[in-house]
This record gives sequence, C-alpha cells and structure tokens, in this order.
Amino acid sequence: MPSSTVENYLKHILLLSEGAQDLVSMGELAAALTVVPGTATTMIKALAREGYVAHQPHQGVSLTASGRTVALSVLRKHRLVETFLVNVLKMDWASVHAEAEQLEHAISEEVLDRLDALLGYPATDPHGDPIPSRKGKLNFQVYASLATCALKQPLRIVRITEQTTEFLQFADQNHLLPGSTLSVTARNLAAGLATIKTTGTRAQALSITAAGKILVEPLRR
Amino acid sequence: MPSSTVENYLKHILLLSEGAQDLVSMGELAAALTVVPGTATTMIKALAREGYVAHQPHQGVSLTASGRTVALSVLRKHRLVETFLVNVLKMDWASVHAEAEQLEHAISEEVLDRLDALLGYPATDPHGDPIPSRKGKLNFQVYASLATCALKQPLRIVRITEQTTEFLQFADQNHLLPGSTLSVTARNLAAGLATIKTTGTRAQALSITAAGKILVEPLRR
DNA sequence: CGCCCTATTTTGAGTAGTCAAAATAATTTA
DNA sequence: TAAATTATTTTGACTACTCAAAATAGGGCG
Repeated sequence: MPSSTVENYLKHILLLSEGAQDLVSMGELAAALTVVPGTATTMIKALAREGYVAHQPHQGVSLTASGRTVALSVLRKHRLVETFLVNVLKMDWASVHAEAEQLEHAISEEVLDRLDALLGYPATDPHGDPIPSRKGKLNFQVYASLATCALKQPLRIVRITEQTTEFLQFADQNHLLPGSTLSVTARNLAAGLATIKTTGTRAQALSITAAGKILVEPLRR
Repeated sequence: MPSSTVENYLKHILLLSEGAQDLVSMGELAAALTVVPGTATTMIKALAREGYVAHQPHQGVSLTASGRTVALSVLRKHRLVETFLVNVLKMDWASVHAEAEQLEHAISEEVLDRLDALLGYPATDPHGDPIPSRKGKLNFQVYASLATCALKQPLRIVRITEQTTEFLQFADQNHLLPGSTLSVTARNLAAGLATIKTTGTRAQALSITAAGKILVEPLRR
C-alpha cells in the first residue's frame, strides 16, 4: 500500500500531465508539492525503482500503468469527497479542497463506493472536474476557456481549473460557477483583459489569466 | 498539530485508563499499539517532553490536561465517523472500526461538527460507546456486564466494549446488540460460563470473558 | 565552438518512528 | 534476604522523507 506521500506525488504527476502530454519536469512537480527540487528528484528515483513512474534524467517523469492506477484512485477519492462535503454537508465550495486533500488518503474503496451511490454517481465534482470511474477511466474533455472561446456566443461554464480558496471565492462572488451562463463580449490580448456578461448582471472585466481557468461550452449544442 | 502517531498513542492511553484509574503500563500500551515495548518507552518520553503525558519511569504513564484534550478529540472523531458509516452509509456494524481508525486522523473539526448535526447529535456510537462532546466531556457511566449483573433480571444491552470484527460479528449473529433485551439465567464461575436468554430466542451459553464485554442496564428502572 | 545560465542531481545531514537485543530495575518466590 | 523472573529502559541501527548547499548537465547565445 503506497504511503500518502507517494499518493501525493503520483496524483500531482497526473494533474500536471493532464492536457500537456509530454513529461512533467522536476521543477513543476516540486513546486506543486511544495518541496525543494532535490527532494523531488530523490523521491522520483525511489518511485521509479518501485515501478510507479518512468524517469528520464534531466528530462522529466511520467506515470507507468501502475502509477496511473494509483493516481486515478486518489483523484477519484478527492473529487467524490469534495462532492460529498458540498452536496451533503453543505460546506463552502471554496474551502473543501484542503479537507479533501487529507481525506483522500484515509478513505477506503468500500466507503468510497457507498459515498458514490449516496451522491447518485456524479460525473463531476462541484468545480466541474471529472470524477474518474471505479475502473479508472477519466472522462477527459477538451473545452474552450473564457480566454480562447468565440466572442459574443452564449456559453455555459463547465469547469473551474484552479482549486485555491481565493480563486474559488472570487468565482463564487462573481457568479462564475459551473452551470452559469454568460458570454464574452470583448477581449484585449494586449491589455490582458476580457469583458464578460453574465445573465442577469452587468458586464465585468476579467484578466486573461483568470479567464483561462474557466472552461466553457457553447450553449445548446 | 500532533501527528497521527501521537494521536494514536494518546487515544490508547485514554482508552486503557478508562475504568482503571491508575497508570497505564508500557506493556499494555505497546500491546494496544502493536509496537515493541521499547518503542513505546521512547515515544512516551518524547510525548512527556511535549507535555502530553506524565511518565513515572517503571510505573506507567497518564495523560496531562493537554494530552487528554487531544485524545478526547480523536475519540470523538472516531465514534462520530463510526456512527456515520453505520447510520448513513449503512456499512456493516462489525467492519467500521478499521475504517474509522484511518479517518479519525484526517477529519477536521469543521467537518466533524457538520457530521454531528447530520447525525442528530448522537450520544453514543453504534456499539454503545459514549461520544465525547465538542467541549471534551466524556459521559462515562459505570454499567454492569453480563458477567457481573444480577441473575434472572430483565436487562437491556447498552454497550459492547470490544471492537474486533470477530467479536462484533459474533455479537451480531447472536442478537447481542445495544438495545436488545435479555436476562442471565445462570452463571457458573468454575466452568467460566454464563447462560443467557434473549427475548424471542432460546437460551445460549456464553463465556464469562465474552459476557464481561457486554454491558447492560436493568430494564425500566 | 565555447561560455553562461538555469534546471537538475548529488551529497551530507536532520527528524519521526520503528525494531532487535542488551542492560537494568522491580517484583515475586523461595 | 537473595535469587529468579518479568517488565522496562537503553543502545544501535534502519526506513521514509525532508532540506541546504555543492556539483553537474543541457541548451541557448554570442
């Protein structure tokens, strides 16, 4: 049974390689785990010895099949726990990430399956992040973001790809939740700004960086 | 913030000193934690340095006020989690102990309070063990057991003081659950046996050891 | 092509927790 | 009271994880 440290390394490698399909560098991995780069290197060498990852020295790291299985199981736990905390315990959308970070390493598959049933087998967590299936299938879809989508088109928010309390609180206060509908009225790359208009509120400005973290799909496709 | 190892040491000291009010010996503590006695000694010296326990060398160990606070908080988490697993997730009465053993170290006070509310502020867990209050008050009551109670008196089971899966399954299969009513028809100390009669079933024999783990109160007092 | 900058890796050291086995203290028994 | 038994403590060593700082490797730029 992998330790929670090992689970964290594997989970973060999975998250960092989502989208970008090449190797995860020691630098970004160390930053994500808030350890110094040397620690990440040491740990990755140990994980490689145990068959969880493939390490190309000076290039980066990727998950093996066995590492991916572990990572997906942890991610499933994380996202189902978040869903439980919000939907059942009515906890604050923005604060459940830290809680789930702890619980994901302490919960058994047995408990998880019952939680899944209690929640009605949700496909995504409250932030719109897809929940891996019990068999380890991650329904990964490529969405446009508010930074890349077409202008003046009716959109629905499907996912917020940033879990910090600050960002989630900001999104909450500006009615930028999964399910909300809106459109991008203008975008100025030079100024780094996008202007959006949510249904029922007035137009507001948003940095391109923030806009890139909010994924959307065209309304009634 | 104490590590989960520290939490486990403190919790077990509390459990072992329940009832017996003198010091907890290194031997029983080490056995409860499944470590060798030398490990327990080393750890207890560290805990004493941090102010969680008072250590009388060669005598035993007891909790300080601060150690007791931590231990009660962990116990509260453990028992509320067990109650949740049984009452909400409908898990098996006999298997939830091991699950709670993990979760008790990963759950925050915030989550716990909401769980408490969801469960309707229960006073005991599914085994009849009292749940410490948020303020750290443990409603400790001295009950008779099937090994010590009066004969031929109508009784109600209030608590099972042994958490192993095997014992709980045995209790379950023989209708010896908290709330069940029964009476002890005979007892033979020499043979180490008690004969009990549960309402609606025929008489059955029980070892005095097992009987001592089932606490009861007289019916309609 | 060679130097420089940056990322990575290595080295040495520290913390938390554990065990095996030797040393010591306490208690029981004779 | 002394010897024997038993419990406890100490010692030395090991695993997992971490950091600080020195060494090294790549890639880009002049």
